[in-house]
Amino acid sequence: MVISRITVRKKVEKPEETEQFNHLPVEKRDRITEAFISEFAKKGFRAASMNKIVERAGISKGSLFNYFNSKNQLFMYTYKVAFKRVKEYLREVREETKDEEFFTRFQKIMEAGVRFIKKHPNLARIYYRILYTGDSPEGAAILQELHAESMRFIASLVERGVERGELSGEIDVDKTAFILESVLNRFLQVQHQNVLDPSLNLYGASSEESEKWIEELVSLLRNWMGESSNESN
Amino acid sequence: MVISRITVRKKVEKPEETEQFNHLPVEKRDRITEAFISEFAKKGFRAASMNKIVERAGISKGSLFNYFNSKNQLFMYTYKVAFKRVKEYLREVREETKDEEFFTRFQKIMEAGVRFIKKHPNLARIYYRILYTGDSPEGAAILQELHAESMRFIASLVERGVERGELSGEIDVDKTAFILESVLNRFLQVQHQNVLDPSLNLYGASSEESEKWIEELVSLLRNWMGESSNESN
DNA sequence: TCTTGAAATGACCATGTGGTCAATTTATGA
DNA sequence: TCATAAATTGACCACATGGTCATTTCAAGA
Repeated sequence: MVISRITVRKKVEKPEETEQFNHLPVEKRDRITEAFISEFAKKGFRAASMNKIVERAGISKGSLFNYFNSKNQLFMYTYKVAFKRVKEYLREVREETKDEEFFTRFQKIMEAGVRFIKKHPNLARIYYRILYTGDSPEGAAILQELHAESMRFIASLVERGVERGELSGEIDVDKTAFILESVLNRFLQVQHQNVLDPSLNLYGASSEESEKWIEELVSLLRNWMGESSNESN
Repeated sequence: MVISRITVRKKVEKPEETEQFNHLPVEKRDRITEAFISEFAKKGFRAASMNKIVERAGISKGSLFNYFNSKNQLFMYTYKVAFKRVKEYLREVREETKDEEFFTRFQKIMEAGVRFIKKHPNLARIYYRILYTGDSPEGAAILQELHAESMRFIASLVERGVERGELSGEIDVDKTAFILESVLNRFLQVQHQNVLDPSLNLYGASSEESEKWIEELVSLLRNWMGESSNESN
């Protein structure tokens, strides 16, 4: 494996906490975690401040550097936590809906996405910051991982739909997955901005309105991709 | 009009340069402009440094603060420049393609978008940073403006397609525009990340590959939205 | 209770920040 | 050439940063 530019200048830092962090009582660990997630969500990697993090966590700076070797490493750990949670959520909803009809499934995935964003606005924010700006140590590698994971997820749904005869066997899975992933991501990202600032009211911010949007978007996609495509074959 | 929180603390700063900036020779003004666009593109509003900007521009910090009253105001000016250029580009391509068939038009818009990104990577980067993170003074207002402008643009194309009989008259313009805008934005944003770092190679970074992707995406959308939809009516 | 190792602290370091302004330099017109 | 207004400078200010480490505090075990 080719050593990255980072390692040329500095020993590789794994996105891992020190064992001292794991020795902490759960309550304290959670309090510290909330503090750094919140700060990185709001400011992004570069503009976030270790001083602000320790203030909010109620610990000293020496302690924070005892638990994580550097700001760099702390952010990588934060990213890992955020991404792990996002993947778990997607995996759960995929599992829960695996026997449903493709478009019903897609609709439930969108709805689950909205719930995730409302439940974990800061994790979502970290995820979107990295996905859209690439601002992170190992940014390039992370972007590739995020895009690959996201496309694999949607492509697996499309393939399942084809298998079950709900989508045409002649469909271009890559492009179809790309379009669906675009819609899903765009919608969730916009809803996320609404959650951060309800005054934005992009495309209707209320729960009722977002549910209606989801239904209508899915209905339109069903109309385009579903029976009509089948009929024309 | 309700005074925003900003004005409670500080006089409203218009996103405008001082007259001293306009008095400068064009070459010097362009050099300074390049310096702050580059820094804001790379670092975002908060993490960008006025010290770095003046270093790159080859002027003193006092001068920069003579031309712009604050970092805040400089960024708002930068956003205005970027957004104005993006809108001009979109307006040009819309005008050039106004008599073409809807999907051909959409394809040309995607291609024009790729050209814009290659020609103005830093303007594109500023645009995407604000659009996806909201990190900007007056972030909420700007986000609403960007979303509204973007949706108006696509919706106007869809309406034109309906007028010309290229799209079904029963189409849901809002949702259709949303889906198309999602695909357009996602594709361009990914290509933009490829331009920033060709090693990413997301969905094929080369010109040939991105052209092929555009053709196939548009072909799929045509298949979904075009004749098939008409036939089913 | 005392010893010892582990955990925690926060002053310190070198460097950086946004913004100011007294002093200097430049350009223009008489 | 000289006077004057405009433009420019960069040291300075107060504050902030990431990271370090000598010192203090705490916890556990004998």
